[in-house]
Amino acid sequence: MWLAGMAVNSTSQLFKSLLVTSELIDGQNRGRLASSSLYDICTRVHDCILKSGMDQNPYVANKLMRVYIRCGKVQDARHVFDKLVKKNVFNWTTMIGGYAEHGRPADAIEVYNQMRQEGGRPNEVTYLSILKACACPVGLKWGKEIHAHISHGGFRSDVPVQTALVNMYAKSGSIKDARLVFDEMAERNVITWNVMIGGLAQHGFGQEAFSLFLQMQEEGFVPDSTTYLSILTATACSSAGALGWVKEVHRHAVKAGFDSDMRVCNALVHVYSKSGSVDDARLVFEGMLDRDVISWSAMIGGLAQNGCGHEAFSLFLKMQREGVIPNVTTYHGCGQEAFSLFLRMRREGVVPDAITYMSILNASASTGALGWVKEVHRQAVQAGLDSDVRVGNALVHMYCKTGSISDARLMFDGMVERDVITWTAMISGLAQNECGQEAFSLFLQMQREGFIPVATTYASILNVCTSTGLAMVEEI
DNA sequence: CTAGGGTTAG
Repeated sequence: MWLAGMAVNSTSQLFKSLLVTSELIDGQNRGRLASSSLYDICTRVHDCILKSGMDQNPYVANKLMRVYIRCGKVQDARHVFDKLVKKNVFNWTTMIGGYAEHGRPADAIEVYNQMRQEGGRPNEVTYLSILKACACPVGLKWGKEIHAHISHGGFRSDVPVQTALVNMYAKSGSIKDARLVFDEMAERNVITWNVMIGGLAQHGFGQEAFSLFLQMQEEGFVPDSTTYLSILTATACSSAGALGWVKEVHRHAVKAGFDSDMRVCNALVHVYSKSGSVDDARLVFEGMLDRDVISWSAMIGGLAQNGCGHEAFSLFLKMQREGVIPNVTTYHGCGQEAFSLFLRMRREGVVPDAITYMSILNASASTGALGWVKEVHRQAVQAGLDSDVRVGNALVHMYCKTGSISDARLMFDGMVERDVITWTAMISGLAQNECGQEAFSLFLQMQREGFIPVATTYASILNVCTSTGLAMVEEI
């Protein structure tokens, strides 16, 4: 702020402003200023740089580019970059890194290729940046080319570059190539192990990730919190038989003192729920000293998915009493909680137990589940999360499940964004509530609007057809 | 002087 009003007209002041600005963004002050005011400062400093002609100084230009990138203004950085007549390796690398940070592999590759055409020599940092940009499915074809450049360019024994290669292959879906590079490495560090373990975990190879977790320790490496966060992912732990090694990883984490690490505990809560042990999840959750919205959401979602609807809802209320504000994920978890609860009610029939159950959820036994749904809905609106398509879907589904088809339709009609799940939820809700005609016209409408029905959509609409005659079946 | 590999909920 003070910078914005400051007279910046001498070269030394210019440098000072630029450095202060970049420190503001890079250093510990980050976040204390709104990015809009940082951007404002940056453009003012930029103006002065242009007036003094310092924009052709590669060092100054690089600082300026960094600040723009940190403000999220990659296009402005690109403008500075393009105007720069003589670019050094820092400028090229910064530009590539900027695109990498903002998930723009095609632009990063364009700059990288331009660099090579103009005779620029990428160094290890350039490779780290371009590999980061290519660490996504669309980046694989480019990533392979860069792999060849790296092998020819003499970076075969550079641990960070090779680690970045492993990461690139893992993130772009080619886990086999990732493992190949990993196995070929003569030297590795903790990050290398974390990348490989995380890659296997993300691809659902939990058992393999776990054996690497043991192997790294045999080789003298000490797992850090990232190791635990990498291995304890839902995809790695939801397969049958995962619970055994998850508990083993948990024991290691406790022994190493990571049981006081909130993020590790969050991952444990989630993963225990996913591997079917809600009791272990609850134990971890209860033992936590600090909890954030992720902790609460993980626990609520875990309870919900394991048929502990009542507990999930009371935890949802408790979370808010403790001042933690639910986000989209929390509501999503609640939606699932409601589903499983109501599905369970249906399975069990209307037994007094279920009504008693609902009366705990809601003060009024007569409104039962619907009141509960409305309460969640009200809070979602209050939080401004009802416009989220996932929350909307959950609410449509919940209203249908509680038999309030009019509320479901109201929700459905009011949604600004719908996906195939929205349509299917509404159609099956109508179908199950004997509104076959309405379900069918919605089925036609969804296709007019360009949505392609999925198997569940057909299942719902075919159910309608069996009860209302065959005329519709022919149309389908 | 400047660029920098890995990170939990859905």
